[in-house]
Amino acid sequence: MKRVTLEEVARVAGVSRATASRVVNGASSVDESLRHAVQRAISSTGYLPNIAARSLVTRRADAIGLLLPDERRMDGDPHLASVVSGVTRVVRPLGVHLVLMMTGPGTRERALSDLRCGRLDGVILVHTDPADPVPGQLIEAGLPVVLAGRPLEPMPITYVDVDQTAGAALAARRLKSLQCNRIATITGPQDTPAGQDRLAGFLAEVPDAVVVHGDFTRQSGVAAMEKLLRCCPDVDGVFIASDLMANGAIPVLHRSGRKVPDDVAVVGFDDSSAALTSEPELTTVRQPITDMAAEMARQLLRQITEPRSPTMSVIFEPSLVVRDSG
Amino acid sequence: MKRVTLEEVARVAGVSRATASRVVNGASSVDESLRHAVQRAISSTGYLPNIAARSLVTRRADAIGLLLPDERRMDGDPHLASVVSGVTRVVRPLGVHLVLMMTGPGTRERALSDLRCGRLDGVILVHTDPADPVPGQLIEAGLPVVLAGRPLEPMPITYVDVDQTAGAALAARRLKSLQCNRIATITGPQDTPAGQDRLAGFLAEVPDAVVVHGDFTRQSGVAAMEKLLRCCPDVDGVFIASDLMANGAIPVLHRSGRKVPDDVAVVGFDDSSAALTSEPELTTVRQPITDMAAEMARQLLRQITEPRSPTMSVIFEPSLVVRDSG
DNA sequence: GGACGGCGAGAGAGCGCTCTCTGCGACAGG
DNA sequence: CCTGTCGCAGAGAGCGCTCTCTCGCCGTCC
Repeated sequence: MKRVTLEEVARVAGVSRATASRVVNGASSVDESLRHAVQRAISSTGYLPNIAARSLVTRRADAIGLLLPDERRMDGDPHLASVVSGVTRVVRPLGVHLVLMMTGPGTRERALSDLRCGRLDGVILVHTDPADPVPGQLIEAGLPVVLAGRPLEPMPITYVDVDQTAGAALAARRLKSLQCNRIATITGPQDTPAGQDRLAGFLAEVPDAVVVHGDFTRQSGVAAMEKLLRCCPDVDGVFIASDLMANGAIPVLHRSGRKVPDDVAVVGFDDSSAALTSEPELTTVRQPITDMAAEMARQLLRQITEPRSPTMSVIFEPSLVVRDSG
Repeated sequence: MKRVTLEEVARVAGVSRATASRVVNGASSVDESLRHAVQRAISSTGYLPNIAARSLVTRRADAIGLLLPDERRMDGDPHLASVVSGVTRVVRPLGVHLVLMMTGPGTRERALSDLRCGRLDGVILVHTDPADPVPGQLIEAGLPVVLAGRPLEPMPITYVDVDQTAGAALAARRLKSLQCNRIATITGPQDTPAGQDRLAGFLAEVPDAVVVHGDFTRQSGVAAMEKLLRCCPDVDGVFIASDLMANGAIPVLHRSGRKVPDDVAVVGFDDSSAALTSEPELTTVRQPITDMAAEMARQLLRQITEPRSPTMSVIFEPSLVVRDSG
């Protein structure tokens, strides 16, 4: 069970270590016969390159980090699997590892030092707290970083997002086309870009909409809907800024004796799994999470391989998924 | 923006590289004054050890892999965040990285070679396909590995699981205490240990229960409940072997005009987020996923640090979470 | 007083790899 | 025929760290 080194491969193939290395790394200028000899030696010895040794000289870790909020904030977040899946799709064929880090005491600092000491080549930041100084430090240090979602304050950083405003407009037009007269919205938290944009996009289409605030959680969906029914009992169409909130809100409608969508049409946002567990299934605005995650990975890898490439952001178009709720 | 090396720290502190290394790694036998000098040098230079170099000589990657089934099978799986969170809790304080790998073509082989070439110190396998040869290869090679859940075939491998049988019994006794007379169960897939054990544990308590098969998915919960109502319309208590299936099954009950729990009591299994998105909220058997994940991490780390330690498995006790459905 | 033991610091040999630089042979051009 | 050029393989110098081995120093015991 001893390790096979390049040295040994070279010896078996009867070439120098340098030539063996050239073959392993697919360098062009190696004679065909030697190349074959080396390849045979590799498979006969079962050689696997030692990543640490390679990494020591190339100064690449071939690993990127995915920084997530902690479990509480991820709770019931149906995105995680999709995000991981999208990133994986891009990253795996290149042999790059995906390192997961959940926010906890000191995580972001740890990520920073992992980056600085060459253990990570770059990071993707998800659900970043606007007050968090780490993204700023990262770009200042010129380290590769991509944000999931537009930052609250404009900053010279690459991010990938869906056009939240356009998505909300999609929802608004759906409710209008359903001939709803008394239209309301339950918003997300107004200290986040997504929360702000979804409200703004909706109000642009339905300026006289009734607005009740939520914070994207199921819990807040329940509370907001109760409040809405109290202050506006004749509501017949509502845009709820996250599926999770809609999931909490719909039973409130049912308990009040209203039928969805006959009495009140409901449109959500996210097309998360919560949209399918609602009764009736939710009409919602879809964000292509997996594709967005893949794009984040691509952007990050680009930054890593071309350190001086321009920072640019990518905005995906949302689409409306029509189901039974509105 | 040049890197600081140990060499430089040593120079600044006026000691040898060896001594600086001893301080960094907390070795005991260093004079207090020198130790302080080195620590000052470290913070004044902003030194961070290069992991690749260390890893090259220690032959430890300080990284473990988490092998997951692909997105399709994870779909709506509410566990992922909890698992990651539990593993993270154990692993982070030790500076060990968590590398996520979603099953795709060649993933498991890639994981195997990552292990062999020293890029990963060990792996946690989740939702392993019973036919998968990789776990066998891993233990054969003596590589550190822990399974989430009992393997289908007994094998000398460390795993962490909840007592599925006891959990099903808990559900059974709950339904009996509710005075249900006509009791049924919707099972998980019978080619998985969890599916088998939950059925067996339930039947041990309610031998005459009506049995309808599902496969843990929401979809199958819908179908199974429809079938159940057809063949056994007077059912008044049902144990559904996953919350996700229950989530699909409850609306079927509602549509048939039955009230939950008044006409039919429902008990699920998992205490996943699906239990909260059901209407009414689900009474369910709880598995302490986060704690189990933490234990998996601990077991894996033990195997890594003590290669010849005995293989042992850990079984957690389930508990019943009583909510509104039964 | 000399030999010995123990403790703590330094020297230096790698770990396995990449990559530059050198050298050698073949070929073309003057 | 000699020099210049080019292509390709080998030699060897690190990359930054750990860890063994050696050595010097001091205290102790005979």
